[in-house]
Formats: sequence, structure tokens, C-alpha cells
Amino acid sequence: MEKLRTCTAWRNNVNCLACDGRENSFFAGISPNAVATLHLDVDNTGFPSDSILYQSGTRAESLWILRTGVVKLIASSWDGEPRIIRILKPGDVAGIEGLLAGQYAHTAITVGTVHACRAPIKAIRQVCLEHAGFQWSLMQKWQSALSETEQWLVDMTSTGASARVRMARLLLLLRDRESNRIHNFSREDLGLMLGTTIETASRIIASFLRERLLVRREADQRFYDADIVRLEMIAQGH
Amino acid sequence: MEKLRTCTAWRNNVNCLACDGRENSFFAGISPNAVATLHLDVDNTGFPSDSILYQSGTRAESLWILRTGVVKLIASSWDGEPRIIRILKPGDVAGIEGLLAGQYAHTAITVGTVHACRAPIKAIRQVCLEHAGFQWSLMQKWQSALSETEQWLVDMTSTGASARVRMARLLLLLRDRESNRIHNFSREDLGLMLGTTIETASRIIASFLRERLLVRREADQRFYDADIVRLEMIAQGH
DNA sequence: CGATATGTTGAAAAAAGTCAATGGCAGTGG
DNA sequence: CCACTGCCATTGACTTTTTTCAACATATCG
Repeated sequence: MEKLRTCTAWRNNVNCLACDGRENSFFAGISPNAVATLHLDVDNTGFPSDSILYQSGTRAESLWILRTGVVKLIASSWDGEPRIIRILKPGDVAGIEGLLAGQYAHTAITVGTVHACRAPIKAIRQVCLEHAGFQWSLMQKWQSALSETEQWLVDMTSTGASARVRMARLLLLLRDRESNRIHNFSREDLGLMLGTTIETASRIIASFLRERLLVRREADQRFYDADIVRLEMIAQGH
Repeated sequence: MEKLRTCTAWRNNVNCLACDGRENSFFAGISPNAVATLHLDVDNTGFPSDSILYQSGTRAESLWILRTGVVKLIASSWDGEPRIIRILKPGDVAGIEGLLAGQYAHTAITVGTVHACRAPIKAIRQVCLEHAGFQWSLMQKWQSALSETEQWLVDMTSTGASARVRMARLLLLLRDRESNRIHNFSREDLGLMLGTTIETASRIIASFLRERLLVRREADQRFYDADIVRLEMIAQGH
């Protein structure tokens, strides 16, 4: 959980306007002028791989707006078994549930290095009261979290679909849409997302590699290149 | 989709204040006086079993606040297979995603007879603009939908947990917390919730009935009485 | 009464889990 | 430098669970 870097240029929000270009920005819904005057201390910090951003059940003091990298959200089932319930990508917000509940509902852990803007929840609540348009854009964050979770539920759960089909669907969701590359998640993480054992996940990935549906990147072994078209065929059930 | 009853007493919102006693009410966040003056046409209508409230992908004109009964939300997976992704109970809101997206993300079908208040989305949007506190309570609706969906994802998906264990967890979530009774869902619906075949669902329920974990109600065959304690033991994995 | 939909049950096949062994790679310390 | 260790991924053999296919029961409704 060691802080790698703190970019003070981001203090006083002089650059918050640039954040993802307004439309997708966390502060969409607030006029540019208003953003600049917000009394908000925002850190843009870097985290090494496997940093714990926050833990389930602890008091929520901050939320994080992801700028680069990937974060996994982990929840525990009835019997305490962990499960990865969502993967956050740039633009997503981690810990947003703390705004309402006052505590975190998941444990958030970085996958690879991550840069994120941390914002204190107290201040965000204040912004909510003062700017109705901001609440509207928060609702959109909630809606997109909901629809992504629903998609996982529908696509990655048993009936009819074999583990192989579900793995193909998962990989397609995990891919970076610009570069078509896919982060090389550990077999354990893949199992936690799909609800299978490590062995099953390993067998399927090994088979995808043999069939050259996935290819390890020469330059950076932490990523695969994917044959999207063939993956999509498998995802449909063939 | 035939309308059973329209209660005109609810027009002009004279009774909206009473709706679930303020706290859980849809209009929590708005002062009682303000609610009374809202320019909102709200129908409190009854629906017979298997009514379609709305269909996925169609233009969203209304949302429904559930007063009695149960509604199932159905989404389609990659290959078009349907899946029940959530069950709405009294106090829940159906079609809320239409507020942002302009169209429905699921198909909503009543399970048994249902009473719900229909509110036009256009008017709700207007209320959003005028009452910041209302947006706050909408966010809570979104958060509760999200956390329920996450719970389904964690508890009702394969790894480690057999179909028998997952069925026990599902039944516990479906139960009415006051009366401990559980709606007798069709085997097909149970399969669509759990991600199993109809046969597997049937075998498990039959076995629960033999073991008297579930007992059909004499008075009303549409419900089971459940042995909660033993169901919880099974849900934990024994 | 037959017709259709829904639920139950059995037997065989397929899928995934479990257990165990092996291989590769990175880091450590002699 | 090299042996040693720990961690992760892979693979095989066997077991368990679930699906599939099929038959049969039960109920409702004209």
C-alpha cells in the first residue's frame, strides 16, 4: 500500500477539468468554473501491484477515480469464500458505496500498477448538496456498475454454458477495447471471477494458448494478445 | 397485462405520504408538503400473475414502485438464453434504469398478483431537477439494487458450492422475512435464477420437501413454509 | 374426457472438481 | 555460481456433480 507518487499539480483541481475530457469525467455535471472553485483535495497517486485500496467493512473515508490500470473488487460469500465480483477500469470509481453506507462493501486490490485520484468522501458529500447535476452523474456511475454486474451474472454463470464458453466471455469483457490486449490474470483470479477451480481455469487458458486464441506478448509477458473473432465464436457457444 | 384496478384515491398524491411510512418510501428526501404539491400522476394498479410490466430494449415511459407481490427481472445472455437476475419485492422500484438510459434493460414480469404505483419517467426527471434530496434517495435505490445483484453473483454461482447449497441460499433470499414463507416459484424460474436445468432444480426441491425443510402450505399451495435454521446450515455447506 | 403444461424420476453421458505429481521461474543464501 | 526453496501453472487419473434424454405422473381447462 506504499504510495509511489503524489502529483501536486492536481491539487486545487486545476487539472480536474481535463480528467478524461469532461464527458466521462467524474465531475461531468458541474460547470467547469464551479469545478475549479471546489474545495476539494484530490491526490493523484500511483500504487504498486497488489496494493489494498480498502477493505470490506471498514469505515469509508475516500473514494478513488481510476486513471490507469485495473482494480479487482472482492466480496465474500455466505461461507466466507472470496469471489471477484467486478473489475474496475480507467474512469470507474472505487468505493462509491461508502458515500451512502459509510463503509466499504468490498475489498479493492490493484492488479498491476495503478494510478488513481483519491477524493475524501466528506467533501464529495458536500459537492452533492451544492450541485444537483453532480448527483445525476453519480447515478450514472451506479447504473453502469449495476449493468456491468448484471452482465457478469448473466454471462458468467453456469446454465448451458460450459466453463470454456464462460471463459471466452470473461476474456472479452476483460480486454482493453483499444489495443485488444488482455491482462494476464493469475489462474486463481480467473477462477474467482468465473466460479471455477484454479485447475479448470488453467486447463482452459492452456488450451486457448495451444489453439493460439491467446498469444503471450513478447514485449510484456503480463499481457496476452487475443484473437477476438474466434473468441467471440466460442463465447456464442461453438 | 390487463389492468385489474385503478385506485383514483392515489391521484394528486394525497396518499403518497403514507406510502410505506416515509422512511422507505420512494419520496423520502422530499418534504411532506412538497410531495403533496408535486405535479405527478401516480396510478396504483393491480396486475394478474405473469403480466409483463415492460420489455427489454423498449422506450422507457414509466417506472413502478412495488407495493405488494413479487416481480422477476429477466435479462438475456450472450447467446440469447434468458436468465432471472433479480427479484423485486415491495418497496423496490422496477424500470429505474429508464430514468437514465431512456430504455429498459430487462423484461419485468409479475410472479403472482402484484400491486404497484406507476409513475411517468418524465415527471420523475422533473422532480429530480427540483429536489436534490430526491436524487439522494434514488442513489440509495441504485445502491441497494447493486448490492443485491452482487450478493446473487457471490452466493449463487458455482465454485465449491453444490447446486443444493446454492438452492438453500436462494430460498433464504427469496423468503418473506416477516412470515418466513417462500413463494412456490416454478422449477423453470428456479433454474433461471440458479443457472441450472429444470431437472436439477426439481430434484433439489423434491429432496427438500422429503426432508421437510420445505412444507407446502395447506391454505395456499402457492407458498412454502421453510425450516430456516436447517436451510441456513445447508447454505453454509453442510 | 383428451390435451397441454408442469413436475418428477431414472439411467447414461458429459463436465467439472479433487488429489497428486511435475515443471518452470525468481529469489535467497551459502 | 549453484543448490535450495517457494510459488504458480500445468497435467494426469479418478471421483463427484450436473446435464441430457427419456419416460411417466399430475393438474388444469376447455
